[in-house]
Amino acid sequence: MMEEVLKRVFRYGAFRDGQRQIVESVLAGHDTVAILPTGGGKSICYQLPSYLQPAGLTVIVSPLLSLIEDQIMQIKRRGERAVAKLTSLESRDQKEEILRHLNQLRYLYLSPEQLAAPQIQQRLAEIKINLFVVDEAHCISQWGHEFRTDYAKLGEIRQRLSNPTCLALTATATAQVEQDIIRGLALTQAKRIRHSVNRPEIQLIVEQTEPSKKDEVLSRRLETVNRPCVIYTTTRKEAERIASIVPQAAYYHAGLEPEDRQLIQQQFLHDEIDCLVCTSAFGMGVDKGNVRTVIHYTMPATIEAYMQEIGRAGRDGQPSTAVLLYAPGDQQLQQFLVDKQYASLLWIDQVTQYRGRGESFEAIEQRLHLDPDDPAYRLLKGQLTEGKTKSQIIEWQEERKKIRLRELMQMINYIQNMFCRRAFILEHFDERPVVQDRCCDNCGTITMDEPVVRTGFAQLDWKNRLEEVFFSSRPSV
DNA sequence: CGCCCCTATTCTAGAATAGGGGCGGTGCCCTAGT
Repeated sequence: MMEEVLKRVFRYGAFRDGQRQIVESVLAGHDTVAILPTGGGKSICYQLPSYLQPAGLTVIVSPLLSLIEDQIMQIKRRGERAVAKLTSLESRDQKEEILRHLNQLRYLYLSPEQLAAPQIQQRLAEIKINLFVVDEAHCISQWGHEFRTDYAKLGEIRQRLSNPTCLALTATATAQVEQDIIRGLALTQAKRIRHSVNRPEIQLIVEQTEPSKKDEVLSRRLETVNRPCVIYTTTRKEAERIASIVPQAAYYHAGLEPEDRQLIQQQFLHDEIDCLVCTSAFGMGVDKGNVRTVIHYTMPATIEAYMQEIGRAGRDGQPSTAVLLYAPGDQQLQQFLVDKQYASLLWIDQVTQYRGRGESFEAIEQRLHLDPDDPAYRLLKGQLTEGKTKSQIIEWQEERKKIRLRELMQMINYIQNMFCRRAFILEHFDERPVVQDRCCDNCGTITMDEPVVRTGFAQLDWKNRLEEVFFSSRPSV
């Protein structure tokens, strides 16, 4: 039965690891949290059950508009037309049209922000929802607390929609993140289906250096690793700078125009660019099999994020390499970025004071010259709106900072750990260590990539290369 | 907090250094003023 649908609708001959188990769990009506490696065919898991159930809607909460577009395109391409989305890109009329015909739809995609709107909840409450899906569910843990707080409301909303069966999907989750997901979605008896987060095809390397030697170390690395290659940096400026000194590289970050972002991502996807220098903005939903190398010029804030980012290598299963460059002090910027997310004690003090006198937020913003778009201020505003007191907010912030600094410390521990790096990561995800070839630099089982033949620019030594860059400003995109 | 860039001050009167200030990630969302 399931196989028949898989073949007829999706044109696949067989299930991949874990897919069948997830579909069965969902069909049996179990709330399910599934950890499936990237490229493991997650969309089948929530798209297939619909064909084996009586009429009803599958609601999919997705973090990025581009991801929603991609998914809908794929669904339409296989001939299914009963699919729609609710995002800021739809006009009022279009939305009304979709909401009027919900019962004729098979799939509805939306952002957590749209789902937070009461009008949309009301309309969804009137129809039968077969399955409530949260794609990239680690966002609940990663973004739900501070950055996109509508992610934290999903549980309450789901319950208001008559508690439909829920499926949360992600590629990586520590016990802590899984707990955040289960709590965030208000799941009581969640069935947990875990595939190992290990990616045996990726060998793990950390290279420690001095801050002033980083460019040199990067350049030497680039001569021995294969492409396509992704280089992660923390700041936009650094992404642009490195793209300007690495031959054949382009940069990608959230400061680019949406059209440029899409263009560059497409070019990278189609092998027209073979080195992409980017911030954490790049990666989610990127389906490219042949990425051979992921280099971190600076470290990410958590091991979780690190796994997500290096996981973009080797999705075709071929040998790949992850290199993390570290110089003492690198963690300072990450530490700053954590702090920056929360309101200062001064702000909290002033804003609560004026609120206590009955002033509107608008008036307070003017008075204190606060930017209403500042994420830290918006977080504070949201918490005050929820009725939290000053001391509750301060206490919560301190707790959150502590958790996040602990995560950052674990990232440092990974870097300074003298034993097997893979074992360290697997332990972090509550998994047993494995023994394998091409493991990590500490195991001493690293293999060099085939030397890549380079011409011209790339063969110059580092000083010459800097001069070259200095005297010929070449656009990097 | 540490960096990078700009300006001001210095004695080497034009290049070197010290000090001040701004900057630093991730994405939804129809804001409000042309």
